Amino acid sequence: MSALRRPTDAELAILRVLWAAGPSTVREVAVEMGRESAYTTVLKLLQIMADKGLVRRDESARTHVYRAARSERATQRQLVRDLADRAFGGSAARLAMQALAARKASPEELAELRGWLAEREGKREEAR
Amino acid sequence: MSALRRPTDAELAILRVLWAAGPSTVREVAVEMGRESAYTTVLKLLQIMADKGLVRRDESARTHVYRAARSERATQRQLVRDLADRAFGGSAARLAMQALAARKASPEELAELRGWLAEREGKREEAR
DNA sequence: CGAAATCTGCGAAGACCTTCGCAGGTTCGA
DNA sequence: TCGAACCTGCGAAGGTCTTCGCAGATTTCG
Repeated sequence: MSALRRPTDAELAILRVLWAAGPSTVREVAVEMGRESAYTTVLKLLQIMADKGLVRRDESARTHVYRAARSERATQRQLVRDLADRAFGGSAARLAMQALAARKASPEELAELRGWLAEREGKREEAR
Repeated sequence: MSALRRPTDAELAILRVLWAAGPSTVREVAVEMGRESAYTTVLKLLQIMADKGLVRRDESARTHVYRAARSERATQRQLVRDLADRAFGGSAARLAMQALAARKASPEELAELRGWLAEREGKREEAR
């Protein structure tokens, strides 16, 4: 039973693997992460993450299978909200603008963003 | 001389004060942060931050004066880039969209964002 | 069968992070 | 003047994070 904290760097790296590959064994995750960290390191992390509730463990088979407890989407939101609070006075919009300024976005992404804003605009019109 | 790391939570809290108030003494920062942390805690943090290069220290007077070494803007960019890499596959645009989805933006902010995108569009036209 | 491979849990080391008390020196004010 | 107030540096405690070796149990395979 632990408070809601944001995942640490190492935890996030593991979550990324789980989101991409789906439920996985320790070995699968370890292999996917390359030879950067030893098998037991990944195991330990996953055990800790299970305690924290970041991942669920299926122990029905001898070789346990882990899966992310929260979706990538939800975790991203949490992280974004957290960063907005810590460094942008709580303003997600300012965070968004800094994000776009900080790194070039592809034309596709910009188009998607415009579409998103346009839709948003539409909803505001509707709401009148 | 230490590598470029992102500021920790406590460090960021102090940087926020320095950005808002400008160069300040330890006491000024401590007061501004309320009674949450003891004077010596703030002092220690500032000393560590000076070592790390996060703040500059003016020791000409007996009571030292600290100021942020990097602008709020630059730090925000760094943090955003870091988060994009760790949780958004490096895509700042996806981070931006999650940010807007994660927390309601004020109409003003949305307008500003649209303006920003429009300007961006203009530049792309120009570049042809 | 029996050695090799594989798995989990345990414990510990080392690197931060954050907190703060205390000591020793300087400045201020009654 | 001289005690109170204030300043900095020191060091240490307690927490988290990340790493990994080792032990013991189970499975695999030649």
